[in-house]
Amino acid sequence: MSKTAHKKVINPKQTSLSQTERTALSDKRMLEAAIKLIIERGTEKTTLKEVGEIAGYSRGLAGYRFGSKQGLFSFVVHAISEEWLQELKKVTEGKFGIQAIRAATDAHYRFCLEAPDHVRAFYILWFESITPGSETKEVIAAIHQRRQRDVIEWIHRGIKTKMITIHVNDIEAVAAQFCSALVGIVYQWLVSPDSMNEIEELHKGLKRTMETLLMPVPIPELIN
Amino acid sequence: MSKTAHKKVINPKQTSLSQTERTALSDKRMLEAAIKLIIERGTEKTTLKEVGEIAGYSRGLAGYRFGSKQGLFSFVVHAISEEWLQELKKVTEGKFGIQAIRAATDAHYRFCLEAPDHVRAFYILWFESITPGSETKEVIAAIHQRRQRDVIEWIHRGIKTKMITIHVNDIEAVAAQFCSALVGIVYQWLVSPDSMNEIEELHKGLKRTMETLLMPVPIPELIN
DNA sequence: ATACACTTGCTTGTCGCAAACAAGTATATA
DNA sequence: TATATACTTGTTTGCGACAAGCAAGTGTAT
Repeated sequence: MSKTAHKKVINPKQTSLSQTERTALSDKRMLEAAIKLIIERGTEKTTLKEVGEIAGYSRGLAGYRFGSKQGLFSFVVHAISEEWLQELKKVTEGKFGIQAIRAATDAHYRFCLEAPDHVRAFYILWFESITPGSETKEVIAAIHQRRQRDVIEWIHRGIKTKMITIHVNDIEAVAAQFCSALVGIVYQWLVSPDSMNEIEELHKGLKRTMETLLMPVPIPELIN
Repeated sequence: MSKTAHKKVINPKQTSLSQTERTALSDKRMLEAAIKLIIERGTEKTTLKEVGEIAGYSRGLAGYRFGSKQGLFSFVVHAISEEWLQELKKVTEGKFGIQAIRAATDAHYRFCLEAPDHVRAFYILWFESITPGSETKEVIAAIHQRRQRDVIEWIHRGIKTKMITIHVNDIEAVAAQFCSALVGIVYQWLVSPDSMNEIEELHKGLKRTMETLLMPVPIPELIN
């Protein structure tokens, strides 16, 4: 039955796959292995050897594929941020002003609920990227800046439609505060993972704060 | 002049010191060496060997004294947080309500200006402490909680004197937001160290936000 | 005051282990 | 079949951890 003339048909790894499919598969497996190890033991005690072996390959593959441990982590950050950006794009489609900010905050909270492993691994790497000379630093700085740019854009468009009533000078500061606050919230979560309640509250609180900051006077006619 | 009958007078290390003085000295030297290395290269590339040698001792002393690399980092965190707590105590002495929060925020900004190396090293370790199984985690979680407790206390006392006008239910959330925001600000600073301006703005913005949150109806007399 | 036993600070030697890289094997593609 | 590409295996180097040893400080009895 299974013993055919074909060389090997036992295991997906040995099934005849194109080379690109093979790398895609091993990338995916190693990504999951890396996430698992990062959230279980942290980056320090995550070894390239184990990433390869848990993924079902040899001790050397992770090092070969990603060049270095830092290279692996850059790959992980990149992969997870892609997931998030797609989600973010979906939920803020066509929105702006406070509604976009609310939607983004909600999506962020939901992402923490639904893919906690990925989010946790992502932010562990995020926080560690501040270390001097980190290779993931650039990747993460870019993500961070992009976030702020999006928020600024949302606020700008909110002002144009008079939905938002703050002075133009404060926009950057408010956007920076928003992004800082999100980082701060995830920090809280990573420190005390069990209290999902508190995280929900912090997200809600952030939404309220943003509304307070962006619409100090709830009557749109007054400014600009 | 210097050649006396005393045994050794050449070098502080060789000067006759009590044993406690000797450890205090080597602790201090290794602390500075560690801070230097942490902010220059990050914790990953900081080696116990170099900490010992840069401090003027053998390759093994840091490992012996602190037990492990994590032990060294715990020591560093503890030492710097002591500095900070003393400063904080000084500037908030006798203050409460928004004035205490303002004073704490200002002191935090000033600390970043005046001892940037220490603050940077501290927060690098702070952010890395979220890693699973970190030994510094407990130390840092304690500091974090203490911060929040202080803020809650300030707000409570502010409410008693009617300086602050929010609902009692929101106190914890507001305190958590304040602490999160501080962490977020330092994160920003570590990512882009050069723009001290932005950091100043973020601190100012935080003060304003706290005032907005705590005194929805501003009382002009109390702001100074 | 001095000599001795004991404690503590510090150094050196060694082991295990992981990252990095080079060289080799197996599998796909042309 | 020849070549490119995915993957494995062998080797080097360097660090953390620990054990053993040395030297300098400290307490106590004479």
